[in-house]
Amino acid sequence: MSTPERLIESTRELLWERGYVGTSPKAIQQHAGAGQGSMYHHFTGKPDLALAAIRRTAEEMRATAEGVLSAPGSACERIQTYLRRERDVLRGCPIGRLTMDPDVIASDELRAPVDETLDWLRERLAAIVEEGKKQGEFAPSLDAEAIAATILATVQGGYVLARASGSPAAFDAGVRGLLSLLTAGSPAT
Amino acid sequence: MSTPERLIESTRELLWERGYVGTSPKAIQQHAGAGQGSMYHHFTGKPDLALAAIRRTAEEMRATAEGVLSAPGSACERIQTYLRRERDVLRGCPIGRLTMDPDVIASDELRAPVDETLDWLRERLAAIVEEGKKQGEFAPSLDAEAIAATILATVQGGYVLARASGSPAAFDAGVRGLLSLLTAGSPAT
DNA sequence: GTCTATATCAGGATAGAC
DNA sequence: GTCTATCCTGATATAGAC
Repeated sequence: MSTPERLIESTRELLWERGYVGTSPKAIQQHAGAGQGSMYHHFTGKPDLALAAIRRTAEEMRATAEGVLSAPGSACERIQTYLRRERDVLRGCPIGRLTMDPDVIASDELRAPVDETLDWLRERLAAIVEEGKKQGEFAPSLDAEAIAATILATVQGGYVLARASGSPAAFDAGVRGLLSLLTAGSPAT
Repeated sequence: MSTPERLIESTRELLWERGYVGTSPKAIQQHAGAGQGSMYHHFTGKPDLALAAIRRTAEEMRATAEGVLSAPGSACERIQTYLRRERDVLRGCPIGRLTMDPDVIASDELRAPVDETLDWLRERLAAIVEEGKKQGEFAPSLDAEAIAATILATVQGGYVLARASGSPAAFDAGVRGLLSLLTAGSPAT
């Protein structure tokens, strides 16, 4: 792997684990096996490198989600697959965790990929819920946009509960509860 | 206010805004208007002070929640009040945000108050859902523990979505979606 | 109890040699 | 492109005077 490549991948790892504030250029260099000068040759500084890393993580997350959400199956099934897909629960969401980083939120440039990714996911989920309503899987009275926000929030909040308790159980419980609510109201299962 | 008191309150503010990793002793001292020596006289160091601050925030959050959840009204009404209570959405949850702090998660002592608070909230909500089931407000098939996790996760995740977009709208949408699901399945409204 | 001095290491970056 | 030297500030304390 090229040096810039290793720097980006290392930054992605460290941002996931320690956040933006908790990630130093020195730590990135050591993790990437690159020298000081090397890093500043390829990137203008920490924000520049972080931006590249965040963008790539955002793209990857989008691709993964799209893979699950565009699979064959009913709307309800796809949402279930999305919610139950394998996750590294205790590590948290590499995109969602950035919203707790003051420096990321303070920078429009760094926040943009985070915002866009979560926003895209919300719209994608809303479209699927809408589709489910048309197919009679969900009650017509449901507000697809609101349900999409609930689904995404349950996932993001599930990470919080899991990390607090040091166990993925709370994440799973939250998902289970949501799915029971989603399928209980179904006119037809 | 006494100096230790000002130090604790300042630490609470800064932890909420910048997290543990992003909060330095110097910043705390300046915010509190206290000198270096003063801080180290009253506390052994940053972790000690942070522990005091986190414990107090946890207690406060618990008291606030208990105030809402033990108010008169049906189970469903109390959950609604809890979800819709006024919040500083864009600031996020002062307890939940700590779960994204690597140093907090790495320390059993610092994580304990966070874990206990969220756990207590989950049990408290579960008891109310259970109560609602007995009163016929919720379907008997619901798993109270799971629903409680879903409720709490929706709130915690709502903060994430709101901060990402820079607007409380997503938080409100998530809550709205959850409430529509919770009340849709009710045998009796 | 509070202040000032001092210490050490890390954060974040620039400059110039190779 | 990469390395080393150097810079300045901040993070996190300890020591001892007042």
